[in-house]
Amino acid sequence: MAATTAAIAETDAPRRRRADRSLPTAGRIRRANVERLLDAAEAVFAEKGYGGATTAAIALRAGLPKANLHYYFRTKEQIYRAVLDRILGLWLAAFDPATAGDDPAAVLEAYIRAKIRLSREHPQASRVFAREILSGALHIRGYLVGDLRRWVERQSELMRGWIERGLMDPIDPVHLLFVIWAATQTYADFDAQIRAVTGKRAQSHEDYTRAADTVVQLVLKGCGVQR
Amino acid sequence: MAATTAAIAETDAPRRRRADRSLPTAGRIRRANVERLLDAAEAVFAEKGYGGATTAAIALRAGLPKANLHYYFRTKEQIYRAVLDRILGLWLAAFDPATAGDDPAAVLEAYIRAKIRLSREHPQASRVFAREILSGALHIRGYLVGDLRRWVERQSELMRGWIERGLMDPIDPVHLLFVIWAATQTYADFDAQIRAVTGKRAQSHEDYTRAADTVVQLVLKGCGVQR
DNA sequence: TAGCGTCCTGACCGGTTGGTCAATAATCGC
DNA sequence: GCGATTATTGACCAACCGGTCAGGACGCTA
Repeated sequence: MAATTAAIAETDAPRRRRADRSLPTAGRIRRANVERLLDAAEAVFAEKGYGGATTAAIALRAGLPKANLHYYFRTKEQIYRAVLDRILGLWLAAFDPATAGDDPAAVLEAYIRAKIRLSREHPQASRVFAREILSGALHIRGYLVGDLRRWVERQSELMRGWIERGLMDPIDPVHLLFVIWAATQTYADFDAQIRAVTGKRAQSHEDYTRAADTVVQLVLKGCGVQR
Repeated sequence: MAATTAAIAETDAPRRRRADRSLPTAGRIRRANVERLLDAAEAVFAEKGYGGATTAAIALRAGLPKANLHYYFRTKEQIYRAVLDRILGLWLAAFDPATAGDDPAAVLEAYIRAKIRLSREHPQASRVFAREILSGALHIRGYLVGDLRRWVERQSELMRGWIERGLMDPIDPVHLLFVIWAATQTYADFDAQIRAVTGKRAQSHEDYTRAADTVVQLVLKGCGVQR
């Protein structure tokens, strides 16, 4: 779950009377409020960015007084890290399924569709992640140079194997992954542009399906894997 | 140039003594300082976002006192709009060249390479643009539903013609454009992620060339146009 | 129902922010 | 070189922001 730093709100009691006292059962009220706050924070960070977000706005959106937010998360930075942690958990879960198997088309298609589903189901998470990278990815550098980099290397190895066996055109696997990430996340991150250009008020379920179809078609044929 | 609203700094004297007095020649000092401020603002907005940017930081980066910034741009909002205007001018200029012609491969390849060159030469502009869309694109909605939308419709018409004449696979032209935009801009916007994953300190000229090659290869073969 | 830990929150605070202003200096047209 | 415009800037201000705190409310367990 917690990829870089622990989500402090869940391990740190309000203000521990004694040095270390493990929370007994981490009360249900706490759990519920923390979740409401994280949801609200994700939405506000997605829309306004870290600098533009205010703890007051987050608390308001969560339906709690600002002081209550600061009871669970001591600082704005802390709730931001907790939001990022939750997002990385989501991302990692989506990465795992695609591993070995000698069917490039199936693996690539499944991965692309999973990523687009993520864009549709968690657009705000995607936007917070995008903003974090735009800001230099300081908070998630550990994840990027650790888990993610290893995942990319493994996946690249796999693809190079496919290429050697003639199952796939010679194409730079790393750049292929960058393109797939970009093409799938754009449906969450650049939603406003897509809506403006297409004249739709919102992307429908069919729009996402058509997007996935297009990306799958483009990538599979583009790197010459048989369906 | 000014796509949505006029860059006010260039038409609005310090505090006009009388209602409207057109600036005589818009002095060279003004022009130079405005440009320095826009450069600095673009960098700060790209790195920190609108909410995270401060007029003090922009002025500092431009090497001017904050009060001097507010002499040329009355509000933070105003300098932000001016930065966006400059970016849209850049974007529009890059859009134009690709028009008619019956060689899909040449048109697509030229467009992709032009977009990637833009990512390399103006990464900060790209990031400001990305952040604006993430924030809902409120300031550039006019551009998106106007110029850009018309451009997309024209380009889609062209592609549909190619498809009918069998020069290109049947593929949704609008989604194809979204994918091209995403795949090319990712090299500017997600630079931090790319550097972290590849372990490089900076993307080199060759990296960009390889990126362009990969995207071109993927798109051309992916939608079945002959090179 | 007593007692204790958890939860809640209005009021408050120092620092920062966007923006103003009046006084001064530089530049320009003539 | 002289008046008028344009440019410069330190000092200042009200609003807002993140964060604190004291003290009371609530919810468990025995």
